[in-house]
Amino acid sequence: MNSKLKREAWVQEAMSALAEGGISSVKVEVLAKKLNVTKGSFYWHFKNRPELLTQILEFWRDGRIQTIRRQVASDQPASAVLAELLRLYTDRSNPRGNAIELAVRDWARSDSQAAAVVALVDEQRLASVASLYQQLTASDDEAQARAYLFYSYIFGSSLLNTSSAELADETHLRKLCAALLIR
Amino acid sequence: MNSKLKREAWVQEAMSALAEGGISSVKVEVLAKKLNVTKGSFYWHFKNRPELLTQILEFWRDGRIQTIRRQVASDQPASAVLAELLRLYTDRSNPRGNAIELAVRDWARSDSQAAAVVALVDEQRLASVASLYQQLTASDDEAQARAYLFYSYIFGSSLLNTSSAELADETHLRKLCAALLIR
DNA sequence: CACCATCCATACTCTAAGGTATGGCTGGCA
DNA sequence: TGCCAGCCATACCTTAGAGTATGGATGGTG
Repeated sequence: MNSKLKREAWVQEAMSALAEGGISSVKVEVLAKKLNVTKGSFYWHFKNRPELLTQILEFWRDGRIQTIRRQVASDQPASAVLAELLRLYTDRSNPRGNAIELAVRDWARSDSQAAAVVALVDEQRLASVASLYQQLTASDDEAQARAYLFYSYIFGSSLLNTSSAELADETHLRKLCAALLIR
Repeated sequence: MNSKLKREAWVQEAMSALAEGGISSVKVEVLAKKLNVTKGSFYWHFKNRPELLTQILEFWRDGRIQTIRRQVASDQPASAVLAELLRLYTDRSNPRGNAIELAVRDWARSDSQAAAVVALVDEQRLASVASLYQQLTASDDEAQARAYLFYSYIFGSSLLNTSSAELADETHLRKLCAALLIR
């Protein structure tokens, strides 16, 4: 049995806990119970809890950056890629990824290590989206601004999704927003 | 000495803790130290910690609703009110209020009581902003959508502010975004 | 077969924090 | 003046969770 796999299992379980209750609910004893092992296992694979947290950040960062690369590599026209991005992030199809995103950002508000990772990912995503908008607009300035607006909308929108009911026809609303953003 | 005032002091200190470290860092022993008293005081004013948390939510809700009423009551033209709203929320002039807003929203992700309050406030804010946009657009649908975009941008933008450096000319960027949003 | 590295369980310590029980101080009022 | 209500301190109990020390199982290799 590969040792890397077990470590990975701890990280995976930690990601789930992070998604559900934020970083403060990533507790080694709780994770151990879910994995049907004891703390003894954890402290063999990890030095301590901070090491797990660092691992979480690295895992998340790498995943985000890979996703960005994949999207940039698309040969579709810019407007189609942007539309796909919107669908990917604002649809409710990926609640787990969404929750993790928000949890990490909240974590970053009180942890410099997390803040650094978030800043890095944000930079890359903004740059990536801006380069797409440059194919749709004349000035670089406007491309930057629209990228910023686009990116802000994505996370603002997921922040509003906390509420259950919301407005009547939400998908319709999102379509209109997409039309406003991609022009 | 009025008893209400002391209770209020606990709530105020709790709001500060909330702003700095989220709801999980609102701890009665920690608050007690900051107020230079002991837990004995707390458990005289409050039944338990949940009662304080409820108080926090009510305090926040009332403050937000009052702010909305004040803004709606303005006799300025819609575009001016919207611009003022943007300035109010996306400027870095109010980091505490900003932090509290994000902390409450994060709290709402794992607490139904908080979620209900956030949903209520969101409804009111969205409706308020939508009514402003109705003075700028033809269709009600578009007003709704632009309100949603506007409101999402505000919180998405504050979510991006976690990073320290960010892009070079941020105020310039925000002005461009404002121009895109208010048309 | 014997042995060692890998992996985990058990049993403990320590601290932070919520909550309770009770006693003490102090100011205003009969 | 005496007394009571309001307000808080002190001392305690309890639990969750991080971290440590150590022993036991198991499987692959010389």
